[in-house]
Amino acid sequence: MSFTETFSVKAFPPFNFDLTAQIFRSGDKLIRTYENGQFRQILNINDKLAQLRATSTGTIEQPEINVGITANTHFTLLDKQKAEEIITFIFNLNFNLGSFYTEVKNDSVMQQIAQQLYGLKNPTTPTVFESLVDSIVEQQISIKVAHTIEERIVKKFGESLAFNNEIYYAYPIPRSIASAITSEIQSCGLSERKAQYIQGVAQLVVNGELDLECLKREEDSEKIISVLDEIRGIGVWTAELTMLRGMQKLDAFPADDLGVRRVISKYYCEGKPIKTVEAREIANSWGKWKGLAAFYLIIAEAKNIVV
DNA sequence: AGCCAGGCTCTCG
DNA sequence: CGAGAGCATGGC
Repeated sequence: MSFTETFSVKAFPPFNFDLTAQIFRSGDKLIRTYENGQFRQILNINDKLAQLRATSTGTIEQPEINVGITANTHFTLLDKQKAEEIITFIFNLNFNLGSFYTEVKNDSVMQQIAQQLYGLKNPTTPTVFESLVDSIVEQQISIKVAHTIEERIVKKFGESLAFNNEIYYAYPIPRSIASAITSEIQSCGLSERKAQYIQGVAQLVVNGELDLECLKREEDSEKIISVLDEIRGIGVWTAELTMLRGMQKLDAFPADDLGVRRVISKYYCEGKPIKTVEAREIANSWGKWKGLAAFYLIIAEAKNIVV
């Protein structure tokens, strides 16, 4: 027996749903995907495991998303509200891209890229925990390797939901990683160190010593970095990436990031290697949207956009 | 076949 | 203190 609810959500224009959801195209279909115009993911909605589906029913200037949620139990009004909150967060629907476009209009490179990627919003993980763990996984190793490892972690520790003869997985909750045997985490392909870092973070969350969802509401980005940086296994790079992908802190700018430095070099320095300081100097002109600008550059490169 | 990849900690000197 | 080794794995 399954229960389904549908509702529609509006977004602050401009918003290009298709362009934004395409980011998820290459993912593992059993975890999260975007195909044939539909975004799908298993989510924890008020402790109920549910599949969420989203399709666009509007336009870029009048965006509207149709959302369907399905679970084995009945949904309450609160569940529907929570689902709406989550989908709004995942696609940063309430954000006004116009303020970013205005800020960078004097930067001809960024302005052209923004024009080509008009309506692209930055996807965000439903929980901060998810982006923090992923960021630790991604330390030092290549993105492709990291993604493989991340998928293994989800399938090993995430709750599953059978649906249409397939088993789908939600991102693991902190408790299931906190209570695991460390070597089980490591066996996903991590170093012993990283397995310890990840488990350590999960234990801090479970013990109530680290409230990531509360930290998300902190206004001062430097404060967030310093709190996260205290934790074993987390440096400035990991903190900034987490803030950008899990907290919608669009001013967080991971200048140490190899990929970020590469795209800045490509679009601003004719491909010659640049240092962290030089990356920061260029990023200064993007004001409080440094991180979002970096995201635009990375997507531009992936789409072979030439300016 | 190596070598390197969206870092961080720990250990030396 | 600052520099340097060590880490796991997959892709090139």
